[in-house]
Amino acid sequence: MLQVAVIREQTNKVLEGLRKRNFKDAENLINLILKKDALRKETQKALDDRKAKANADAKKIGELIKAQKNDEANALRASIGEAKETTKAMEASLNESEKEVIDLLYKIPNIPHESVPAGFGADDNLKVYEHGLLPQLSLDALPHWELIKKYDIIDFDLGNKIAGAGFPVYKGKGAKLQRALINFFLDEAEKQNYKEIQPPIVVNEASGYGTGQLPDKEGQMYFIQEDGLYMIPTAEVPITNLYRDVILNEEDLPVKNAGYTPCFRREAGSWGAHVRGLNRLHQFDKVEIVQIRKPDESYQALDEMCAYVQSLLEKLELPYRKLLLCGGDMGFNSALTFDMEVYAAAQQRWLEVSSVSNFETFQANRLKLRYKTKEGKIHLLHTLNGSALALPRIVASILENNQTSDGIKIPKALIPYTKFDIIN
RNA sequence: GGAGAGAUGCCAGAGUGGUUGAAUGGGACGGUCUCGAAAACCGUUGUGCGGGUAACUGUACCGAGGGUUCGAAUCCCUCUCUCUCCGCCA
Repeated sequence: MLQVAVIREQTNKVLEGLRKRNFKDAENLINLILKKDALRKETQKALDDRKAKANADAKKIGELIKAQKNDEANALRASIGEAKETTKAMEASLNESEKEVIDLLYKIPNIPHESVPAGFGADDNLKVYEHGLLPQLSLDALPHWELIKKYDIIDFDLGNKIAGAGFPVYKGKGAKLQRALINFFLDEAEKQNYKEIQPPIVVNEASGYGTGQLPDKEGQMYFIQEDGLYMIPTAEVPITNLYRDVILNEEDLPVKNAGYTPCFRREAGSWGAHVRGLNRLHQFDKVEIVQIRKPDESYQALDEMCAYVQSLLEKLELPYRKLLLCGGDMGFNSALTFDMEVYAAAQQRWLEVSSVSNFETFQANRLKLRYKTKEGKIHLLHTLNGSALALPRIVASILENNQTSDGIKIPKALIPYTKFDIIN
């Protein structure tokens, strides 16, 4: 959520940013917010004045009663009666104004960083880096959804039987590979001074609002009606919400957390072509890294996080490319996002395995996540997060890229974790 | 699931209707003292939204939301959470 003050003081910059996102009707919405907020201020000023008088009167009545001047006290008391109704009405209208402003603010996406290219969709994203040679497979190479059957390591039919489509069952070496990847990613994160966090995989409504899943994106999350809990779509949600309503001391920064969780996504409406096998699931595993930074350090942190994610892909010997997302393809909350895509050689497709973003103050403003400087000043912080990494598509490319006539070779870096070097 | 108790500032903990944003203690920070430290003593120790260049100032906030009252941390209602005991149980 943007700050009203930013919209008020940098209106043109905000409008320009929204244009880059191809955000429709920005001007009207922004003007409406400014108008509603001006009304809010005006109402508050009038209400505060009124309350100041009421407080003074109440004090006076107390003093009069103490001084045994009951007649005067009663006279004053009688004069107040009608004013209360008006005050109550003003309070209601203030509440309404505040709510209207917030509801409008929820509709405005984050302002893109100046380096974000204009564009409408995935085709306009900018490839900023590519690493590794694309494997040349033999003609009889199989896509991963065939390989998992051939070696009996992941079973979609069984998942379908006990849960539904998009909930695979990992078996034998398939299960061990999952566990190996999770441990590998967590160990690597620890080497980079990320603190390991194991959060709940359900969150309450306030947390959904904190990181921006709510309102509007509730359709993407599984919801447990009985208890009002949402199953997390990513560890970003619980780990970032740890810092909701928190004022950190400057010396506590930076915060670097990493956590493994399963992630749950309803993916309503996005089912169709190109989602075979592991390409898109309702439940998948992911290690997420989250950083909380002072504003002047956040872009340096974003670079560090990208470099770290890239180092993981290099250790896994997967060819990848790094994309700078264009305004039209960026997430609602993000100011700047890099996607990492690995190449799945049998499908001959690039698969997104990581998305690394700087949200600047957009989440922090909702979360009320701030820090106090040594001088005692309070400022919003910047939040960042990235996948490091999401498992299924990594598994898909390992399976496809490393298939040989003898079986599937495990990347060297993973063997200490899998304790086998081939799936056959 | 049943019964009871509770929720106050960074922490502990007073406060049952009237200048209480909140006693007291601890912690932290600053100062005096000291070669330095400890001890002792003195001081500081909110957040949001307004107004003001600023000093400062108005208002709200004692789990959340309502209500009673001229006036609520204090009384009433609803909700949430925590603790204790019992039951169940990985």
